Amino acid sequence: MDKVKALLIDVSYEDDENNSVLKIFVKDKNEGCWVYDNSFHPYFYAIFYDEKEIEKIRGMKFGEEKFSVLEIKETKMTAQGKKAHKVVFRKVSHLVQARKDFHDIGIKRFEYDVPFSKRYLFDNALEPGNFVEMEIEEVKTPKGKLYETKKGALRREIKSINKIDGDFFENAVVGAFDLETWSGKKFEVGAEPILMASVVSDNEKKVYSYETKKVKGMEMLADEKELVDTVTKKINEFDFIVTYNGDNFDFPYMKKRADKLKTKFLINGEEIRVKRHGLDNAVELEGKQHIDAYQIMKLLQRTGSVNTVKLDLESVSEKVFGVYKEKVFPSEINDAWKSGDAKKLTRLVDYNLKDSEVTYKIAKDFLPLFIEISKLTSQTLADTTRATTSQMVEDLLMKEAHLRCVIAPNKPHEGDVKTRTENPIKGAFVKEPMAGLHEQIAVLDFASLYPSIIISHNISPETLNCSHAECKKNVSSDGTYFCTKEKGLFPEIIERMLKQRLKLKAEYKKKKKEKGTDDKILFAKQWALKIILNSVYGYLGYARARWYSRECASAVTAWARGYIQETIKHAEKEGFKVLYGDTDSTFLLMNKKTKKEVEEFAEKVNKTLPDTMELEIDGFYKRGLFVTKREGGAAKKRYALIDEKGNLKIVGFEYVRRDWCNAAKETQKKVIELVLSQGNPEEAVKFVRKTIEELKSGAMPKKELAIMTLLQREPKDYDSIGPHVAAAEKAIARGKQLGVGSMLSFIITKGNEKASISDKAELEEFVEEGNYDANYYIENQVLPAVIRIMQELGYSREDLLQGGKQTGLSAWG
DNA sequence: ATACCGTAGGACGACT
DNA sequence: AGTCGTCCTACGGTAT
Repeated sequence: MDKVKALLIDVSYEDDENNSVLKIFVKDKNEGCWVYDNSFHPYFYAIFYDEKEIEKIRGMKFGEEKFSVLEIKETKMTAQGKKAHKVVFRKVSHLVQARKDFHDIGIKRFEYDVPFSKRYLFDNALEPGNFVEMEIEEVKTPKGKLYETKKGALRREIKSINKIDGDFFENAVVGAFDLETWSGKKFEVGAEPILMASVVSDNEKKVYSYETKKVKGMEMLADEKELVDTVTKKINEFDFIVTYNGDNFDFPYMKKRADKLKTKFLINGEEIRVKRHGLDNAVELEGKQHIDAYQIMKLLQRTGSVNTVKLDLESVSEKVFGVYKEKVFPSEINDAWKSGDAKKLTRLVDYNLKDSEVTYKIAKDFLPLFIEISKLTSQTLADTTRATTSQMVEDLLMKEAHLRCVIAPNKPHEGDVKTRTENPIKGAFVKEPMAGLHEQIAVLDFASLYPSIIISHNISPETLNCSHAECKKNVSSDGTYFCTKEKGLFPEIIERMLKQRLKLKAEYKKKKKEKGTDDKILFAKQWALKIILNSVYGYLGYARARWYSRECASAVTAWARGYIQETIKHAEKEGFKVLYGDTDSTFLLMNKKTKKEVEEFAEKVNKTLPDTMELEIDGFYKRGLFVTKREGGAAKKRYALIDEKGNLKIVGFEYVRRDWCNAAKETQKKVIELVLSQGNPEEAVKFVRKTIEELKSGAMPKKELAIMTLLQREPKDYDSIGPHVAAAEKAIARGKQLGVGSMLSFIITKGNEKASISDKAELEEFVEEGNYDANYYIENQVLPAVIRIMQELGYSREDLLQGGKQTGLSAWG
């Protein structure tokens, strides 16, 4: 028997005649292989009345195959406080049939929908991305079915398995590929040939093509078939195959072309699997991890880690890596390849290569983060990169619950999901600000407010309204109370993660300070914890969550509202004026008070708070601006601050919104800057006038006028046809492919006086330079963006306009 | 996840 | 019949 240590990469199973056999793909230094675990079988949990019922089930035959359960075992696991039995099956398909039958007989079942391979990872607390230590035996399979290994026709079987902690990312080979294809009239996956492909990995960078002219950096192949075969061979050398939108494009495309060209597109000897994943696809590979970097970017955008308007590789390259990347459009690709023009082809080769390079770089930079999430949740990297944050929390909870012998609650029925969704939970408190310009502002906020409340008040579904009389003191303003004697699942996990994160952050900082090194792994570890910690509260209120708890989620926000309101009261008692507050932050007007006094105030508050909660000082600002709403009262969630160094912080205003044109946004920013840093409204007025003049002259470039809006549904599904929908409809009529999720960039063009804004909206690409409605951009973009700011300083609309007496506005443009 | 802001469209009645 | 202002709804996007 061999002892083996190797990197855990994938987990799957295969069916033989009698059994579903679990297998994992591991890799030691050079070689990867499948190893099988015969001891692990599919199962779910059930609660039985008595032994008689169990005997009855043991004797029962299920399904068309007339199979019986493999065994029913007692466990230490509990569900709803009751001891559960494990009901074990030979095959996954048996489990699927039997879980229906169990339900029909009225037996309570649990965790019956946990996929077999996921089950294996949870039960053994294995962590993909970490090493595993195994005892392995090489055997000939009884049926004579042989499994090729390096040593011969033997199958490797696991006798024991454990994870080993460490950072082993270096042991995996990462490589990216990208295809350029011929664009036909109508797009259909695989309909047209692949013209070019690039492959970028740790070891090499290649661009392949055929038939066209050979240019520098291009490797010439005989034909498309050889291209497909070459790429197939190359990417089979990788452990992590990275694409950009390979779930929906590159992989399905390769498969289709391989079929057409009568060749094979196999990864590890197996066909790729295209699985439905919500609304789009996920491509799964055997024994390798397909990392779709586009999914990574989507997740980073959701968690607010990156903020780009579009998620195409050009925007990502520029916004995330600070490197300009040229876009080559489909028609140019066709042209370059067909013409064989050396200049055009060189540009295409470069484009194709950069696509793979950026894709590869996304993986290199962000995979450490996902590997850490993978370890925390015991999921494969491929699944982690496609998971929502709620799924991550749920996976973490299932893993941790299992270690505590707790069975997960079942997923809610659709009916419950509906009632949950229809009854939203009261959220945070936002204090109405004082409009106007303010000096010397201190901003305080609670560190990790929701997680710290969950820990402090021991908020968890099992600790809710416990039977102890003394716990009734730990009561929320909702009237719900939580046990103070036994720590709940949620607080326990969160507390551990919060402490761990602080430790990691300190370690990271120390290393940076002392050695000057930027330890990416340490950073990724704390980042992974941050993402999950920030998602726990959302999970409690997520309608599809197994551990959904309206009471818990509601208690968290109730306490949060209480704490911020108490802080505001406290500050006022100490002689501060409270300018504003939102959820966990409080803005104080210092008014002659010193920074030290603010610090002392924070200290005082902290003495009144539970140990795990902390009010921190976010910063001091020289000036701040809040504005009046159109309908009166001061606007919440919109303000601008400037610190002592002159750094501007603009929140909520048009400047930070994508659905306003650049001309308006930049003018607004300039106005804010002039007002806040120099207290110079006259200069601001001049600047506004300058922009207006430029608009009137007709010389404003169209890229300054484009308005970005996401098409959130199919055009026909809109009740109200706004400008972006109108622009989309016109573009579709011209043959442009648009649908849900398309980012639209449109311009309000010149038109007759009666036309509505929608009538004049056209996608940017169909608009000539200079064709814009100056009146619209002045009246509906620039002026609204600056007017409410200037109003706070006593300026009117007329003051902003040259001369102040404008007659026929429609004369413009 | 909830809280919040602001635009454009569209219905409606008053007025010309 | 056309125009104008008011009120409401639909919609997108942001803060935390």
